[in-house]
Amino acid sequence: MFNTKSSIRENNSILVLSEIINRPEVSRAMISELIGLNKATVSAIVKQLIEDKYVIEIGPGESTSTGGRRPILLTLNKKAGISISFDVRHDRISCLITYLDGEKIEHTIEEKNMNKDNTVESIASIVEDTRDSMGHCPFGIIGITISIHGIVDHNKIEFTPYFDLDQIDLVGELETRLDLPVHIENEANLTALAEAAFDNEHCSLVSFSAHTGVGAGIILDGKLHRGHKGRSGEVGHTVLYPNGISCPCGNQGCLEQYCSTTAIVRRFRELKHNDQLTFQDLVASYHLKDSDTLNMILQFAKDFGIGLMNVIGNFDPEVVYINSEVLDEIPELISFLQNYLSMTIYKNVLIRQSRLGKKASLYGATVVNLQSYLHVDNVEFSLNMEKVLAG
Amino acid sequence: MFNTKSSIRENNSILVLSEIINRPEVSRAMISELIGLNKATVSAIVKQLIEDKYVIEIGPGESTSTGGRRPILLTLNKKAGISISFDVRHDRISCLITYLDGEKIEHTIEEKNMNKDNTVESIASIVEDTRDSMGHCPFGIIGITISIHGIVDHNKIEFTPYFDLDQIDLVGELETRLDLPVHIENEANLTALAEAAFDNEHCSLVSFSAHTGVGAGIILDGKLHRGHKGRSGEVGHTVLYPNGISCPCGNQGCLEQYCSTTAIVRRFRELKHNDQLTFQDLVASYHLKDSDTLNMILQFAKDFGIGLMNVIGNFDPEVVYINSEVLDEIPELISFLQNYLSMTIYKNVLIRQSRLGKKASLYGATVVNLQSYLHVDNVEFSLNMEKVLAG
DNA sequence: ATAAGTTAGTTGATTCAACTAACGAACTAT
DNA sequence: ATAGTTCGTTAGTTGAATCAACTAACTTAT
Repeated sequence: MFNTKSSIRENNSILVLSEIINRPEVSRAMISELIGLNKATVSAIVKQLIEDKYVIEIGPGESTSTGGRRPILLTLNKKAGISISFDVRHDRISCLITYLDGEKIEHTIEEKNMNKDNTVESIASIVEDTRDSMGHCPFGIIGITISIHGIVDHNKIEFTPYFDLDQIDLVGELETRLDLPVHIENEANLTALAEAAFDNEHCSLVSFSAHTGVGAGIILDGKLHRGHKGRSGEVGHTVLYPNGISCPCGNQGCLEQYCSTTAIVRRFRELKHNDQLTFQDLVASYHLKDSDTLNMILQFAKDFGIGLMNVIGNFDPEVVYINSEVLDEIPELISFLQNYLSMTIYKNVLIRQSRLGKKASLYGATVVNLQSYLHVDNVEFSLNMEKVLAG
Repeated sequence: MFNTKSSIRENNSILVLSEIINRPEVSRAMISELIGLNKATVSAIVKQLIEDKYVIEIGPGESTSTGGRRPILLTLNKKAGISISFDVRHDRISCLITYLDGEKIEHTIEEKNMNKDNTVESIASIVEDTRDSMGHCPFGIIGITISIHGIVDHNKIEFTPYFDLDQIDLVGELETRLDLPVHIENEANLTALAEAAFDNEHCSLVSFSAHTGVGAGIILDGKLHRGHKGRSGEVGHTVLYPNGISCPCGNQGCLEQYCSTTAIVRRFRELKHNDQLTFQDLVASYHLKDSDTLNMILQFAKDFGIGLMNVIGNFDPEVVYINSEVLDEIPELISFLQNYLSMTIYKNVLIRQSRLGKKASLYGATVVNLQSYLHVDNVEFSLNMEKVLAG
């Protein structure tokens, strides 16, 4: 709904800022070329962005071979504010503090049982400590985003398995105490946002996460698709085997019972008749080329492939990023899946392994903070990939 | 990407026109209230729309109980142009000619074998006859849209089962011959557009069609979601039963082998050991309360429910419209499905039977013609429901 | 019947943002 | 030195939305 004059400026400002964020250094002239706005208009917008501390000039660039005045290079004033991300699970809380380009300031993981009584205090004290210890910067803390393993709808927790976090008004309590914008989002959705922020080539992608549960995050036209009730991509409880294994959700044969790390460990235990075996034991058994284990992994791969194909059949994305410990530990699986998909009608869909691993949702949360602060809802801008992957 | 001054006017013109299309009669003052534009701006835009023949004044309306000048009611100049829609199947071609509000001018169905050699001629001659016989109107024929049973990507047929239409450049040949805008689109997608055009309450919906094949059309935020290669919603070849019935697509256990009308007829034939039985025989057997038939239908319903749930699990729409002869003939099935879904985590999703039946894709094609002519890609405006349902 | 109040739509002045064209600054190649 | 090129700014123009004040046309109370 762009209908006023000022909204046009706002919109164009975001376009200009996106270009500055996306490229490490860029000139006014280049921006004008890239987005088709007049040089004079770009100059005016950049002037405002510099005044508002979003952008800084970093000196002259190289002139072209044909001569001419050297450009003045611009870059995001990444230290103008900081973003804080949390990932809260039943058994741990991790926190990532970054500058505006995603460069890591601090990353902490604390193993402890999280519940409705200690979560607000844990998060708020970290934020307050950060606020106290950080030097002055123009925007301060731009926002807090919390990754939740569960169903989130309109910034409200609908359901968390494994713990009771769904019983409190997490956002409300934190916003009251901290007086900062607080967002919560489903972990798979955040992982998808992170993948999208690191992939400038594709604007429609699926991020398929399989850990204790299975979920997909969906990015369509550069935007996160949450669904009507925040449940889009909750594919863990779509049915893979009608009349199959019973699932705590009440149904039978849910995908989660076949493709999660939990599921493959359970099968491994059944196979070896030993309830104490862990995922590490499974990996060890695989490396010893135990034939029963290999067969089990093959069956897992087939089920995983069907699960993947079914998601692709629904969304028809350009690329699918898979985030799973099982694939990380058993590298052949990715090419098995690529082969499987190449035999279907979805041979053109790219299947890739996530490069972000367990920190994906934290970086996704950073993206949410940025999007919210800049009032954009698409991932046209990216985090600084080198900085993030280095950290 | 709205960044010029004229685009703001263009955008606001579409907003105003959408309001005029959506409501049978509306005044300038009401439009100003509805979309928040200044009265003066609305007046200027409406003046242009009237000049360009999109809109006509239809006289004064009632003044309110508190008095005041009576409004001048506006309405879409529906007879300013006509839309032509085709539905081409291997054994029939149907054509729908309408005014701009969807009001039927003519609807014809011809049973004949369609193929790559006669399709262009069949379509072109109908269009040429229409052009010759119609009186003068400002826009003339605004466009041709053809519903295709198969995969369509970027206005190109990728694959048609049952016949060889995928071997010609249908759009190119018709555009050359007719010198009119020609569009093609997958049947399930068009059905979804039609459902969306008739449903002003929900902006995210899935239309689930099960006939010879199974497919879904997806509307997200009022826009058709086609996917990267036009295959979004091609759920007929997602897997319902791993290692299940072999499918011509090369895979096993595809949804289409369980939920299509073809599939239930095949099962009925197997059940009765009679290859000649038809869908009508099945319906008759159901009305006779044949217990084997009832059990078979129950199994069909369960499979259908799982298929439906899996699509919902991916997209999380507000409402699902089902278009299937089986449901039309066996009315209890819809409540069975509603019950089934109400026991899952998707209890809030509305499950509805399509009110459009076999003409759905033709009306969807009309929507495409309108969207294309008006340069919009959302279904913020609707067809005139009473007129369409009456026809 | 008249006056007061209300709503619809138009007009003219103003504001805002993008555009154009021209220019100075700063460079390269000859 | 000079011509050509590119970057960024400046001054003036244009298009579109806004606001305030207006006319038009109606209802209701007196």
